[in-house]
Amino acid sequence: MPLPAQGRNSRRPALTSPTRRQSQHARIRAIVKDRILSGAWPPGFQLPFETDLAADFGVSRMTMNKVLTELSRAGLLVRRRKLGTVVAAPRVQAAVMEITDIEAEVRGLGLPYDFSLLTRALRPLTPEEAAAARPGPDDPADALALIGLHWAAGAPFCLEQRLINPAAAPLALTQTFGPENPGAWLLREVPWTTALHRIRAINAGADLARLLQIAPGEACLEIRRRTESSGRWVTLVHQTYPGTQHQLVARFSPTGDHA
Amino acid sequence: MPLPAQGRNSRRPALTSPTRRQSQHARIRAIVKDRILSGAWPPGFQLPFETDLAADFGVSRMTMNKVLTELSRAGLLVRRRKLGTVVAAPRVQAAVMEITDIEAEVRGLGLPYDFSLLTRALRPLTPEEAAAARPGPDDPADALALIGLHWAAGAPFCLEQRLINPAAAPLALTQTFGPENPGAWLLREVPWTTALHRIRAINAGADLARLLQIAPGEACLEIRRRTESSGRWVTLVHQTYPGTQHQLVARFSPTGDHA
DNA sequence: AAGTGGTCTAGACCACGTT
DNA sequence: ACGTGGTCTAGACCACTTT
Repeated sequence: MPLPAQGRNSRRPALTSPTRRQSQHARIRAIVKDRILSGAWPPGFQLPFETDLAADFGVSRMTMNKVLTELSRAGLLVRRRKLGTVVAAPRVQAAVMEITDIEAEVRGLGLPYDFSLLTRALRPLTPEEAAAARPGPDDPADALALIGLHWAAGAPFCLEQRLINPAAAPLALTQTFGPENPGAWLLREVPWTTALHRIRAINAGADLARLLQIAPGEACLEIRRRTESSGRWVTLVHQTYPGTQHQLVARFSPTGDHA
Repeated sequence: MPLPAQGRNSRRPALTSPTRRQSQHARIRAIVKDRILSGAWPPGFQLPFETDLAADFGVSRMTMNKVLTELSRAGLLVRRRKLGTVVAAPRVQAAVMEITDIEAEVRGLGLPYDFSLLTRALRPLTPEEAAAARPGPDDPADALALIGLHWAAGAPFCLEQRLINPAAAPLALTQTFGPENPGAWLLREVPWTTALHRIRAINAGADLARLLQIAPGEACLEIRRRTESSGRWVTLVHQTYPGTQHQLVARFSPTGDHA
């Protein structure tokens, strides 16, 4: 006997406070999203079945399906029939600007890759660095400062100066950053980050030219990136690519181009 | 009397050919999307109401709503209660890299803007240009070639070398490109484009240094962009920004960050 | 006041992929 | 074969916005 429609709120009493402004799927989506972004549900985590989740949240399966479908479209979840729903592995920088995984970039060129760490220190942020990192009140004053070189086929490929927030990645303090470069390690350790890039052309100074084995004054591409996760700054990177060799490639479409 | 569910295909007989692989909303979404991207439904066009569209396509309102909601999320449509659904004005380069509208960029800095056209010609593509443009078989051999300068507060801001496909924008041949720069004009004329960017650092040569009023050898940021719409190449641009002054800003998040 | 999109549901069938 | 997500519907109430 199909009840003749008693309205969407039949089982949910009106909330006392007027906080109730968002829809069910918006509320549930925010909850699930937060569990993923916060790491409570790490990549690979298997979610309860759609039916169970719907029951847990007290909504119909259609509503729950809407949430999961949207998060799947957004790339946070991977859904496969019979297998169920799992948290996705973070895409490398939305596949739109592949400057995060330099090792993959170099190997994609068919070249052998290496990374060497030049310096490593735990030190306070300079005022300039603090202005760029914008640390929160409970972030420590000291940061792990690394300088390293990415190599491609024995030639310097990219100079990297990096600061890491120990509060965001405590294990970084005991990490050697040997064969695995800091960027790749961080991507595993703190997935689901947001990044702000600033890209400039600069003339190589004496020090930079020596490190990159190029002539002083040669044009270099400099990328500064601030990365945060759940509002907390994770890392601050300066990457400098020598000369005219390197180019960034980015594709954009107005649609988001899912199909 | 609510019929006890007769299945989704009750009114649609199975197609004879096994072409039927996609869902209803996927099929309808593709149709609507194509009407927008092809220009049949230009920006500002008012769509029929959700109910009518559902009837037209022979689906329930929920299914039609799903399509329209998705396209609205993707930024192709704008929906407002009571007003209806209209085709959105194309966002400036997905708001992710604001290098399309240089005028807006300059004015955003609080500076007066000007554009001056240096040369203009209708000529065949060079082999290099053709390789970059990848013209189709029915594209004309000749392209409109423009060179111009963007000015900010009386100083050169960006050198622009542009090729325009007359087949994609016929009105370009009679356009003066006076106060309005070619990029802004094209965005109006051919909305909904896809662009591939390549970004490099180069040392300014003698000619470039003279035009941009900088010292020879100074590092410049060069952006090459190929734009296409519905598979056809629309324009090919080289933009060169002088020195260390200019920086590109781009924000990325793995989620798409709709909220 | 009226009209349009926004949301929600219960139930049903379908299809894919593992078993 | 079975289980899970994928899709679809008819009907209903809600809420925003313009008239």
